[in-house]
Amino acid sequence: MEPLLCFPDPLPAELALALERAGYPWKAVARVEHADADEPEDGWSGAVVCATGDAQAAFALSRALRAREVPLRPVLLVIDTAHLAELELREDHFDDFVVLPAHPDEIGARLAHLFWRTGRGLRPELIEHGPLVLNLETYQAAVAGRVLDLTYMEYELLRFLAARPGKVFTRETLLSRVWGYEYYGGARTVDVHVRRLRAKMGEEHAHLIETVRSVGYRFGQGGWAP
Amino acid sequence: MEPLLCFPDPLPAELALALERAGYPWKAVARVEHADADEPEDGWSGAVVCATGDAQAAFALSRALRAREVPLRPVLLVIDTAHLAELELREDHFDDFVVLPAHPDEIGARLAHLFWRTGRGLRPELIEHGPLVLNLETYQAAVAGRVLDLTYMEYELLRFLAARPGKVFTRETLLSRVWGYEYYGGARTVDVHVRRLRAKMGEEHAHLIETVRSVGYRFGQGGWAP
DNA sequence: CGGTGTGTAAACGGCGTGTGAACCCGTCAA
DNA sequence: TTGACGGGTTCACACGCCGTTTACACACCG
Repeated sequence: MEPLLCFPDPLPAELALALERAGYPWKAVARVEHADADEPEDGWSGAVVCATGDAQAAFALSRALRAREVPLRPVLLVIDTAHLAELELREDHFDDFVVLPAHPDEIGARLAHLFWRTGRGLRPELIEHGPLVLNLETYQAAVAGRVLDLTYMEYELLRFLAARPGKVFTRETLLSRVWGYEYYGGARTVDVHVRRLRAKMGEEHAHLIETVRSVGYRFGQGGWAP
Repeated sequence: MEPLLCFPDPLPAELALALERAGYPWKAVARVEHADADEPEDGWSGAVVCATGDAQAAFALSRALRAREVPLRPVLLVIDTAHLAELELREDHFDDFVVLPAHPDEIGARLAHLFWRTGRGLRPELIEHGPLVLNLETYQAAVAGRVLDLTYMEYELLRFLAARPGKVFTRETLLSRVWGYEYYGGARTVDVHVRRLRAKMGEEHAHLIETVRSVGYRFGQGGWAP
């Protein structure tokens, strides 16, 4: 079995112990960039990302793993209770999570369940809303059957919005969750990317992304969600 | 939202608290057979099966739920560390599990992640009073099922009033709390916005915002049962 | 060096918003 | 009964915010 990608290096003893005990091979990386550099020839079998230390880096890593051409699965996020709220709006960056402190066997059980699930291919790889279809595997988007030639950031933005149809997001939220850094000057950046997306979707589907004046943007005219 | 099927009855206090806190409606059943008998017309939205008591019955229930013609999803299994090993070979009977004791928010986070995975999204945050429904996520308002096209300030004002039904607010208070600045000239501003709101709600629902002469405005009538 | 992807600056335009004034209506005193 | 008065409602209009749009600068990669 290929090793699990683990972060950070050194791995907290509690985690290392649990992995040994469950019998999973693993390899810890100290920095986000090493996830690619240290990757074995046959790839990682999955990832265990621990956010109890540098949460910022951990979230960045899990996001990067899912932004790959073929997203890495499964990703198990390790957090403490203080970070429970951070999970919101990051649902697509991990497949399961575990809250420390935890019984070593719990981590083993979660990994077992994850591998069982991914083996069955239970994961939905499509996001479909109205005429829009996003293929999470191939990184492609299509509207009314026509494939869109989206750039990286355009795809990321569209995927984020379409994964939560109806919900309104401020530019600040989009900047921090899609771009991944804190608000840092240009809120106009979001506007321009929305405009480019609308242009590529075509006149007749531009309304799929709606403007909520003085607030932000949302995907889909929220046909009333009760 | 349809209630979650919960087992057993009564539910452990720790679980009941977590469900309330996360805002999920739920209904506990005492025996396995009741899962069918007590099922609401629109079905269960999922299940939370607790195995800390009668583990035998709990596992039987989760298996029965998945053996249905249309298997019930998601199923969240609640266990203690003693039952971790029992999960093996039961992988297909549940979608996720939680080990007690756990932080109440962990249970909420797991449910949120499960509902996101199964494509139903989170339950929207709603303010509901009589015929009026405010969706805080989509920035939408509806009266008697009809969606209102409100502007930003109209929505903010209505949300402020509807969040505290029955309570009367002076124009000065509204200006400072909704608009955010100190009283600074125009109290007429509030009147005009109230009028626009009443107009958009329609003749038959205009009374939802009441005028309290010489004082201010309030949402809903004072004679309301809290 | 050309091409593409991405972020920033600036001009434009629509409409949300605040304001003043006219209108309406209940209350109260003469 | 009537006129004055206080306060709420309604209307119309102009200002300015905010999103759109266009153009450009820069980084990255072949």
